[in-house]
Amino acid sequence: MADRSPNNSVNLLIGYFEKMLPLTEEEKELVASRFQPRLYRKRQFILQEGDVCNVVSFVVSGCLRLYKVDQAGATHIIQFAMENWWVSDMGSFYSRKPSEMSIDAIEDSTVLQIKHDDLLDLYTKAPKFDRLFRVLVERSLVGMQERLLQTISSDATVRYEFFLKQYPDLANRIPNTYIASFLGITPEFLSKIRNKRVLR
Amino acid sequence: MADRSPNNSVNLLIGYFEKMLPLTEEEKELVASRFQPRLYRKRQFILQEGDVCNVVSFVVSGCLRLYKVDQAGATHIIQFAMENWWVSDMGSFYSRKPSEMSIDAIEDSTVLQIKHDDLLDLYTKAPKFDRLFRVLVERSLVGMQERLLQTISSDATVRYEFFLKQYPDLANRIPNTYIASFLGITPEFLSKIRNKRVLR
DNA sequence: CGAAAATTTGACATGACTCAACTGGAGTGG
DNA sequence: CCACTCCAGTTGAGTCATGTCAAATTTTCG
Repeated sequence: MADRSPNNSVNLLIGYFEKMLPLTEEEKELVASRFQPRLYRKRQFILQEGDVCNVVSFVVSGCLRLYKVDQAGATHIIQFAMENWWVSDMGSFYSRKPSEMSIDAIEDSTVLQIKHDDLLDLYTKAPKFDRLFRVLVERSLVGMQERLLQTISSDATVRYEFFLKQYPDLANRIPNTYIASFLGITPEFLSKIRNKRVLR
Repeated sequence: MADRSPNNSVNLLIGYFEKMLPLTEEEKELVASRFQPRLYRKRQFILQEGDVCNVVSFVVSGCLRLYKVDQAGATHIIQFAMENWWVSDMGSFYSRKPSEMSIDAIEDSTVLQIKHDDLLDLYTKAPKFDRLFRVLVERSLVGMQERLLQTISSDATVRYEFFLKQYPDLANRIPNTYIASFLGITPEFLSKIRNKRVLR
């Protein structure tokens, strides 16, 4: 099993990159020098609403969520970020404007973070990362399109089944409230869907 | 006004790129040699379900839609692509697998297209395009996140108002059926929303 | 002008939300 | 180990949002 301790986590990230494109020694050193490991305890914030999002986080272990709290106080989860996922508020990160979203840890989590200026610097020093991140963002976009399609075309029952298929383990790790908030339904309604489900 | 005739449309694209990053003469020539102008008449297909998506299209004039037809025969519009927008089924384009989506022209449209292999070649010959497309895809992803958030957090009336604000002109150019299919509601229900709206 | 498509309208059915009450663990402190 | 609290989850009644279907009306376009 991969060593997910903070000390060796950068090697994990380097291995992750190299599954896409091999890196030179210099590029590996750049990654090692720019990405900082950090531990977040359950319920700690990586980003709070109103702050400018200044880092991009790569999840080594644990799970984060990116979400927005609306005027009525309801939270809407835009993304779960588990092992080997990336998370940030990209809008705030690049515009340098205060974020309307928050990111916090659902479980104790280890992440590797890169600051805004360091990432721009990384892009300039090693254009290979332009390509790596282009590909990563393209994949995210494809996933996001699929989720949007689901959301506008299927009812909540179908969306829930799809969620279980797509994140089989996550369903046991997080409260159902979060799943409801990810699917865009109330916890009560999700409970009713689950209830009907076991009858079959 | 910009010259949107097919013959000069490549200059439009080059200008578009240069608003983000200046290009060298060689890079301009690469763009001019790889992108082909093409006219689509209203209702013509750029991509049909079951085909592999082999091109990325930049819309010079007109409007395209990217959509999926579900098992029940209902169409769900994932994206409208107007002047200066990009469209393709990125999933199919990179995986080389048959697409489950379609792209067609809502109006007579002029586009600039680049083929799969030419785009990969462009990335390799001029890494600046890795960066350009990284930034473009990042912007798309931010927009997509916002739309997803809207969809899971707001009711159809709010979503429609938001649509009108975001695409003020489009609402007069396309049938309401398309707008409904973009918002994830039935045309009948959209009609009722519009009806209530004029009363105020 | 005439046919086909888009839009509207109404009656009814279903999906999904609200609110409040209840249930059942998982800590926590004595 | 027990009593307590707290929070997630469940359940039910009533309500609102949205879908379905069919018919009428308007618009578009050949």
